Amino acid sequence: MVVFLARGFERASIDELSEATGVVRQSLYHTFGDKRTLFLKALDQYGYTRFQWLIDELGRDRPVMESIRAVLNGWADGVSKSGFKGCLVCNSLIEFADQDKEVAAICDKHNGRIEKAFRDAIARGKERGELAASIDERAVAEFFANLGQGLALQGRRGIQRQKAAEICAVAEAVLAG
Amino acid sequence: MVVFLARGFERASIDELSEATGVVRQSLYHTFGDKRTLFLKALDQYGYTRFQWLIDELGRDRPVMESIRAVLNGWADGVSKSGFKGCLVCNSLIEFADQDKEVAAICDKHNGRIEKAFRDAIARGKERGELAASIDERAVAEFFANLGQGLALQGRRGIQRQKAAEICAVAEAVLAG
DNA sequence: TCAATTTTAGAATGTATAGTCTAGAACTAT
DNA sequence: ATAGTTCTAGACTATACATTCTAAAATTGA
Repeated sequence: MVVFLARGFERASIDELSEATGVVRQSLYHTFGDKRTLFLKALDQYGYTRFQWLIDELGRDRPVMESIRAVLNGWADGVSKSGFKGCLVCNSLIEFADQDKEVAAICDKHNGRIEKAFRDAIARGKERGELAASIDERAVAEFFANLGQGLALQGRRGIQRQKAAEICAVAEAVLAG
Repeated sequence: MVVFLARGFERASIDELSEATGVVRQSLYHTFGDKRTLFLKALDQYGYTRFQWLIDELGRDRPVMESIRAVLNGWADGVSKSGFKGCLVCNSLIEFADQDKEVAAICDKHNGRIEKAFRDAIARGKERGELAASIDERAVAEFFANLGQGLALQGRRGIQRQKAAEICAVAEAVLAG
C-alpha cells in the first residue's frame, strides 16, 4: 500500500489507510482483524507485485548481461524517479528489524526470491559460456541484491539518476572479469 | 544513542532515553528543548564517532587496496555481529525520508564524508599507480558507500558473517580490473 | 548559615490513534 | 415484501506518550 510505503507502519493511521484504499475503517477491521495483519498482507503482496518485473527480466531467454543491465537500468530509473518512496521490504526491515518474526520472514522470502532470480540467471550465463566459470553465482547474486537494497535506501531520500546509474555501472564490472 | 539506534525515533520514548542515558527527563528537556532536537544531536554525534574508524583506515599511508580491504572486513565483521542494530544514519533516512530537512541534511553530510574518504583514497591509489588510471574515483566511492548502506540494512535484520564477507569479496573485484 | 538556584520525582495535561460499539442504511435471498 | 445479513458513519474507550507543572530535595555561593 502506498500509505505504508510513504509513512511506514507506525505513522500510517487507520484513517489514512481507510481513505487511501476507499475502504471504510470498520471493513478493514472486519477483513483483516487488526492493523498489523493488514500490514502483513500489504507487505507480502507488495513483494510479489513489485519485484515481478525483475524476475521476468532475469528470466528472459537472452544473453545474461543484457538481463542484468536491464535490471540495473530499471533500478537506476526507479529509485531516482521523483516520488520514489523506497522499497517497502527494506523500509520494513529497518522499522521492525527482527522484533516481528513474521515481518522478518516475509522480507526474507522476497529478498530470497530476488537473490534466486539473479543466481539462476548467472548460472545460466555460466552454462552458456557467457560468463566465466569461476564466478560464484551465489555470492554475486547476494551482491546484486545488496546493491538494490542500498539503492532503495538512498532513493528514499532522493538520489540523482546519474549517481544511481554510476553506481550500477561500477557494480556491473564485477561480471566483466 | 543506543535507544534511537535500536528502536528508531518514533518508538523511542523519553522515559527509555532518560533511563538509558541516566539523565532524568526534566533535564533532557532543559538541555535539548524537545525530543527532536535531542535526536538531531544524537544523530550528528553518531555520524562523527561511528565512522571515524573508516575514515582513519582509508586515510592510512599504505597501499589503497589494503585500506579498502580493511574497511570491507570491518563492515563484514560489524554488520554480522550479534546485537548489531543497523546504522542510525541509514535507519533515519528511512524513518524520515525527506520529511525532515534537518535530519536529511545530517544524513547527507555523513554519507558525503564516507564517500569523500573513499574518493580520496582511490585518487591517491591512482596517483601512486596502484589502481588503473581509468577508474572513476567518484563513481567507485559512491558505489562503496552504497555497498555499506546495503550491508547496514541487511545487518539490521541479521546477516551471516560469511554472507556479508562474500558480498564484500565480490565488491572488491570492481577495483581488480 | 541561609537565600537563591538547580535538580529531581512524579503527578497532570493534551493529543493522537488503535480498536470497539451502536444504530441506522443498504443489500440479499426467499 | 420482509427477515436476515452486511455495510457505514461516527461516537466512544483505552492507551501510550510528549510535554508541562509542582513541590520537595539537593546544591551552590556569599
